[in-house]
Amino acid sequence: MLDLKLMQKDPELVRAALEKRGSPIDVAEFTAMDERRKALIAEVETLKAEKNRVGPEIAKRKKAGEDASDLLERMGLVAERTRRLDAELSEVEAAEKEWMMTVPNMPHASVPVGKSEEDNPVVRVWGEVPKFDFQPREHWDLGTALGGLDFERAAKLAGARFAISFGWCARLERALAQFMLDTQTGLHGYTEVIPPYIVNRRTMTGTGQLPKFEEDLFKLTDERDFFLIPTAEVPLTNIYADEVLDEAQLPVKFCAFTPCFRSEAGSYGKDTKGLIRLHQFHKVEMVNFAHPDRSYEALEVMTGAAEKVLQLLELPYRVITLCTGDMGFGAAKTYDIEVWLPGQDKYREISSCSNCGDFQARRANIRFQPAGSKKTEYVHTLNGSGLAVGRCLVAVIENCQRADGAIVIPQALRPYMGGLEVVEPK
RNA sequence: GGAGAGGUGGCAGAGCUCGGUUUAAUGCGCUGGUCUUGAAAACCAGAGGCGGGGCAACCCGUCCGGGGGUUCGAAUCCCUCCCUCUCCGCCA
Repeated sequence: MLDLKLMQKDPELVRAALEKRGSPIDVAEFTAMDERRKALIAEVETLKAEKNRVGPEIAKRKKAGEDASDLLERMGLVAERTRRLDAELSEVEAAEKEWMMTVPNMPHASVPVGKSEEDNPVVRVWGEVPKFDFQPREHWDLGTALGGLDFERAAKLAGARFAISFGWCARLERALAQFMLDTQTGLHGYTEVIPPYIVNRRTMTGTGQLPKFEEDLFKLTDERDFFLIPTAEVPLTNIYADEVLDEAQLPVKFCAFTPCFRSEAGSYGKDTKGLIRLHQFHKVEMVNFAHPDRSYEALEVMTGAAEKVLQLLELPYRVITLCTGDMGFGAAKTYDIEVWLPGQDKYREISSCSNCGDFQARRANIRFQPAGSKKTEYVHTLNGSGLAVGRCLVAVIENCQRADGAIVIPQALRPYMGGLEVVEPK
């Protein structure tokens, strides 16, 4: 959520910032609501102040056995009017809050202005794109041929956009997950967390999935307001909801390996084959709670932590900055890491690292107390994939394939694979 | 799933029976001060969040788990939801 004060003080600045990301807002609509709210508050509070003054007088008279019917009659009218105005005030407040909650974050000044993914500049490229003396195959083809992947039976069990892994492939996915967790906890100082995979509405609202994107989520309709997490960013970021951290605690760095569930409504026809876009996938997620002065620095470091995994696996990739028009709802700045996929002959997203500034912290009410200060401030929250496990599995299969259809396990993963070096065709 | 108890300010904990000098007692902790070589102790004073108004010192409203209701007036009465604890049952 944006700062209400800023919205009141300089709505034009907010409007201009959001225009850059293609999210127009109606300033007049907001101003009308805000002014109506203030007018109602002024009137309601005048009435309540009178109530508070007269109340003790009624009590005093009753105690003394005196008649108070004149005051009672008058206060009856005041109460009636207060009820009506209070009801209207609640409506206006709810509408204004809802309005604020559906406004996306403002892009940071350093974010390049652009309309779509076409306009995302490449920041750096790492590794050599491998040259094959044969036609490289796609992962669903290779994986299925080696008996590791089965999409048909997955469709029987659950439907489209699901997969089953068997044997070496299941183990490889587990190895990747463990390798990523070990890297983030061992090399980069992250604390490993196992959070709930099901969360409530409040939590989904804190990170920005709700109220605007409910159709992207899986909801447990028979239960209370329960949702399956679309990313561990949601439970990890909300861990400190409604809490005040000590300045000395910052930065707090959590990572978690979790399943992620996405309805993929609206992505019909996109990536219908393979592991790229599933309803259920695994991801290692990193979340930082950072001091506002150091959050953009932290974003660079976090992106580097995600890159490190690909470097150790020797998978070529590039980093791009999302332009203003391509950023997610809560982000102020985002780097995407795209890994090279020979089967598809292109780079595909494998990680997204964002600084959300105080946008989520304000929604979830996550603050810190600067040393020696009585006041609290909102922390800055960052999140990034470190990495998407399923897509990394795709990258390993496609980049490490041999002409005979075998897959050569990357050196770094072999200890996690019981020493296995090559997955041989039968 | 069954039965019972409870959610009050940073923490502990009264108030709820009988709604109105409670602007939520008291203790601890916290901040400033006095005293002291320093610290402790003692004593004095102060202190919250959110919102509205004012140039300002300030003033007002609101907050006793969330929401709703009764009433001139609710921490207190009623309804509802959530959470915690104890006992029983079941269970990886």
